[in-house]
Amino acid sequence: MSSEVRVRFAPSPTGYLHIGGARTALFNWLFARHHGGKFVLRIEDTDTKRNTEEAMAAIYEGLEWLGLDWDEGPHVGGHYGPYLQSERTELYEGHLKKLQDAGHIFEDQGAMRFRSPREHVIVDDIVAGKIDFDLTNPATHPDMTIRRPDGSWIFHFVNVIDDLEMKISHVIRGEDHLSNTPKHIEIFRALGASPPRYAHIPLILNRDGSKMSKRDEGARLEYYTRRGYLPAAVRNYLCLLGWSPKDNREKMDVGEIIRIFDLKNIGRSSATFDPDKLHWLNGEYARELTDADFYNLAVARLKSSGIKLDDFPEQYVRAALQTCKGKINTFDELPAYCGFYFNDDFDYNPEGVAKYFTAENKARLKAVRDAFSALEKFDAADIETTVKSTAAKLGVKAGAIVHPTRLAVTGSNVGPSLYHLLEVLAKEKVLARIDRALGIF
RNA sequence: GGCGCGUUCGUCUAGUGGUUAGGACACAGCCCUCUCAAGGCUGGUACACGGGUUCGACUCCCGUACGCGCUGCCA
Repeated sequence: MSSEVRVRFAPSPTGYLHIGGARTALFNWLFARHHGGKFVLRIEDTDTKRNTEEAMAAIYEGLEWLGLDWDEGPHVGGHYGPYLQSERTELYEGHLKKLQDAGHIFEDQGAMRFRSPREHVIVDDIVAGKIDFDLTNPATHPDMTIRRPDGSWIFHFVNVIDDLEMKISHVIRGEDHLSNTPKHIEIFRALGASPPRYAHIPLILNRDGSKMSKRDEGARLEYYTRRGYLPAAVRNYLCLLGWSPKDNREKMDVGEIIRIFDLKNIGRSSATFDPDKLHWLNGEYARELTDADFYNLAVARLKSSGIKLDDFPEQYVRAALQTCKGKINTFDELPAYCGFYFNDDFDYNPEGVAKYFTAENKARLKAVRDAFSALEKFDAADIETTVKSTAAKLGVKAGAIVHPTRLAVTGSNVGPSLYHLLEVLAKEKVLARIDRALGIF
């Protein structure tokens, strides 16, 4: 085991990257980076009909988005390529020949099958521990098919051949493969090779305890990219699913995770994906964004939601977005949160109307409107002073002015700091919006 | 059915024979406060069940239940 650490992520191109697959890739990547080894990407596209450029692109984009760079694989090459199984047929044929010559293969209705040695195989798994599999009974462990009559290859065989040829030192994969592992080991041995070390990581489940499948909305990584999640947050969250630093830390820098990552700290039981916790963690990261990063991400998000930011001066947009920083957890919340900056013709929240557009508030709204109109400088500090003095004059708390004003100017009960938001909107627009509101109650 | 794996708050987890079973998310309340967040404080909820072993079990052993995986010419 003194040789180089080489791990791989070997997805099949199904059109998207599964969140569980992403975590498997992440653990492999962390392990490689921790040990200064190599992270190999191999595409298992033996099912050529289903395999498309777009499907592979989803894998590449997903890994890149998460920041999981591969040292060997598609686009980057490497000494053990090609890295698409569809291009490795000769290799497979060569090994099949070796097995045939050694008498391990028999034909069954055109298919090639591997004859099990019928022994106990002990899998010494880094995560799962030592497990003794009894393969002596053909009734329960039939000889596996490795090649179909049409010449296409079965996963178990090509997976093993590739791991062997690519000199993979550690196979880190989902626990759904644990029961397949003894069969894989049989092939390694039949080829006179020693198998890699194995580490089977627990599966990710849904809220209801079922296995996360493609049908589930949050099962695809793409779901989170679309919803305005931050890759660092998703990556951090995925680390916490099944792995723990053991010291109560949750939000952790990726460099720190690489430093302390250890397969031995991976748990044995499956984990349920918790969207709430991811949402929280994303907020933690969002609040730490630099102003520039926040601005760029926010602009992209608003534009994709159809808001025509180009119609507004950049300084206005910048100031508007600055009032939203730290207030949202994911960027898909932003259009609803700050849309009022870019649309004069918004609706008023019905509950807010019932609560705040009352007769007595109308007088207050008028009063503060007049006070605003007399203001020469319309900045947050002056606005705050004005609101408070108006409230004092009327003998009410500031809230009695603030709430109706916010609703009148933004249409919502929640939003950025009122004083700052009014400053950004500027006096003219604020007065016009208050007038508009005054007209409806 | 067979084989394998698992089971600590609703969720993610810490815990390796003696702890008031800790943290985080979520939830509730309070504080702060121009709303909402953020932040601070407080609160409730967990060792699947039954037997052992032991002076003593969440921790070790056996069984049961439940869940998941594999059992394909899917990966």
